[in-house]
Formats: sequence, C-alpha cells, structure tokens
Amino acid sequence: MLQTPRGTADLLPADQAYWSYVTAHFQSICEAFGYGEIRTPVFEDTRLFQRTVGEGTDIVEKEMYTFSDRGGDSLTLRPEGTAPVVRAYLEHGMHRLPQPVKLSYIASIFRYDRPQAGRLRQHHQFGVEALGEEAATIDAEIISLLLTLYRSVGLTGISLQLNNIGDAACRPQYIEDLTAYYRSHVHALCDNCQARLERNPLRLLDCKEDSCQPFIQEAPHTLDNLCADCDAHFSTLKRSLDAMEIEYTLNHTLVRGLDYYTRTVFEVWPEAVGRQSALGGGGRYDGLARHIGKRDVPGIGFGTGIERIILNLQRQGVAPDERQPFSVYIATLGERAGTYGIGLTNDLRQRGIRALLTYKQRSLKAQLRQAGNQAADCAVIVGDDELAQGQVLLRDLKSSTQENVAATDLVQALERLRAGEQDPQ
RNA sequence: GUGGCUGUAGCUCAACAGGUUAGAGCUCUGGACUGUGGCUCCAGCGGUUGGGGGUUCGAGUCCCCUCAGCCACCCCA
Repeated sequence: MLQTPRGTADLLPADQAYWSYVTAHFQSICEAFGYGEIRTPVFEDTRLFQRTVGEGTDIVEKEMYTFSDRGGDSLTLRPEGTAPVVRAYLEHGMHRLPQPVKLSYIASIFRYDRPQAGRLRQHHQFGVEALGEEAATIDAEIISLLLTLYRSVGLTGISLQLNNIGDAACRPQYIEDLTAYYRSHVHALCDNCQARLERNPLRLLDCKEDSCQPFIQEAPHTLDNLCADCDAHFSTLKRSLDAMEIEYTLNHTLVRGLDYYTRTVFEVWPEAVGRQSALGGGGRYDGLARHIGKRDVPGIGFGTGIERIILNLQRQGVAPDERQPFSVYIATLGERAGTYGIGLTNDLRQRGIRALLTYKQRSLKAQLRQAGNQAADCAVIVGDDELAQGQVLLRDLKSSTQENVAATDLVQALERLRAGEQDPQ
C-alpha cells in the first residue's frame, strides 16, 4: 500500500472546518491591518535561500528540498516565506509604490526534518511582511497583528518572547566580544557549542545543554551592547507595545535561526510546558534585500504555522462552529421520476441551493436515511404518481412534517424554508 | 541527524503463558417496515494483524530488518 511521503499529510473534508476557520480570521485581520495578499511560486532559485537564510544555518545546511530540473537549474522548495516575498518586491519594482508595502501570504513550506506532531516536512504558514519602513512602530504593528490572530481564533495562555540582536553597526563588535568571552571557556563547552563558536556564534546563546547555561548567563548580552540607533529603535518598540497593552518577555537567548535578522526578533510560545515548538516567530531584516538586489529595503515580518495553531486549538478544546448550508435531498421512485429528479436537482443548484440526490434506484427508506446522513434540511419526494399530477412531496426533515406542493411552486417553497432556517425566530 | 515508545477492519479497541477459521462496538449497505430518515432488532460488506525475513509442529503474540506515527533531543513554524 502506497502512502503519503513521510512528514506530509492529506487534508480531508473533515479537517476543513478548522482550516477555513483560522484562514478566515487571518484574512479578515490582514484586511483590518491593511495587508494585501501575495502568492509566490512553491520553488525558487536555490541561491535565493543560500544568500538570505545563510549558508551556516540548519535550513540551508540540512533541511532544504533542493533539486535540479530537466534544464539543469538548481531549484529549492520554499523553506521559509520571507525571502520570496522580498524577491517579488524587488522584481516588481514595488519600491516605487507608496511605502511601506504591506503583504500577507498563505504558503506551503518545505523542510526536511524528523516529523512529529506539529512538525511536518510540508507544512503551511500564514505570514506577513512590511517592506520599506524602518520605524519601530511598524514592528509593533506586526506583532500586534500576530497576537490579534491568536486571540481571535481563541488561543489562550500564549507568551511573546522579545529581543533585539543589533544591526550592522553594533553587531560585529558584539560578536567579537561574545566570541572572545567564549574562547576563554572553550574547554568547558559542549561539542555543539565548540562548533557554534566557529560557525555561528550568536547561536551559542541558544544552547540547551545544562553545562553551558552558566556561560549563557555570564556572556555579554545583545541588549547591553546595542548602538544608539538600535537602542532608540528598541525603546520605541517597547513604548508602542505598552501603548497597545501587549505584554512581552525580554529573552536575551532568543537569536533565531536565520542569518538575515537585524534588531527586532520575537517568537510566540504556546501555553504548554517545556521548550515547546513556537507557534510563530519573526523579526526585522533590514539587510536582506541587499543579498537579492542592489537596493537596501528595511523590512519586518512573521510566519506562523497553521498546523500548530490548529493543534493548539484542539488541545485547548476550541472547536470552530460548523454551519452547514441549507440543503435539499431529492428522493425519487421509479425511472421517470429519477430522470425528473436529475433535472430538478440541477435547476436548484443553478439557483444556488445545495441539492443532493440519489444516483441509482433504491428504496425510499434508503434515500431518506442518506438525506439524514448528509444533514439535509428537507427532502423532495417524487414518484410517478406525483409526477402525473404535477406535484411533489416536500418533507421538512427537522420537524418531520410534509406537504404536497405544485412542482411549479417548489422553488418558492424551498426559498421560504431556507429563509426560516437562516434566521430562526 | 541521535535516543526511546507504538503499529490488529475506515474509526475506537479485544484476542489465556505462542494453539483451530483474528473478534466486538461505531460507521456504511440491506432487511424487519414492496413509497417515508433518526430508535430497536437481524444480517451483510470490511483484515496479507504496517511490510519483509527468521525461530517453531504452529506466530497478531518471540527475534532481526524495514516503513510509518508519536515522545524527548536538534531545530523551528
């Protein structure tokens, strides 16, 4: 038996309620915040991610789905959402639009990783990017948008982790200080950290080994080593968050796994204990556009995992309300009635009424049972007798009452039933 | 990529310490009720016990390999 590739999942009609629920909330919130939807290809030139995400990162080093196509080009399935959007911004000259350009997306993301609940090789993210604005107030807007999404779908107990990792002016000096500090303790570090020291010093602060914790505490922190501009930027962000009554936890070990981040970085963690998988995260990336084009474009955004949102909703017992549309089941008896039924069904559908029917001759009992299974609101019963008299039986399945209706009046009678269904007294 | 746990009908689960033909509930289909759903009763459909190999007279059960899911790491969404 063949099955879905490891770490991928089918999305069945039964799962759809949650997906449309969270998607609808995301879309209406983006509308309220003024973000317009963008779609980019599922695969891109491999260099896009190598240059932006960074050669030393886990994503580029071991998680990308990279392949060459029949023409020999190296392509990569999108492992994150930001770089493609920035690429599109530059490619379409959006720097000539009124700034900032505020974009949102819903995208499949691919990362080769060991699967687990809430961690798939193909997963889906909502994301938002604001390009062309360096002021920290827009950082606060982005964070607010993300938290508004969580709150509106009903997630509780989440926490915002916040940090600032400096910019091109102050980070080089900071990295030097950090590296110097760690070099003096190099023999006490775990193997992983010894490697990080060479390849990606910022990640030293992210180590989970108990033996490395004291060094993380003692090491210089980015927040204490910001240049004046970064410091002012961070102050504005904090003031803005306060003004929106958004609570946050300063987390100096939050450094993020992608190279392109500058200044503001944040993650949102769910309620459950332990080092849980983040619901969403993001940050500022003022140096990113340079790696793609010839232009500097400040930007900030986030990505949040749709599967993880849904997983946490289910754990919290939040269920989306499933409102089924008004529907009619056409039950027919006899061949002539069956032919009439397919015509009638099609006619109702053209009028926007959800109509279901039986596809083969079967007992009326079986047909009504199916009508019940499919949660039809009412059934139209038509046999050869009714047909001869130009009448049909209209049965209300909720109240179990039925009446004879002239075939020509059926649509009107259904519309009346539907209206009553949609706003009950 | 590392370590561990778990895989039996579509779903939830049974099957003494290896022992006839792997069972039940739910779902679905049909009947009781030749043209009236839900309730009840009856019946039917549905399995290479994840897959492959081995041990044994005999394997769902024990061993090995493999695949998948899950948990903890790693990392992130």
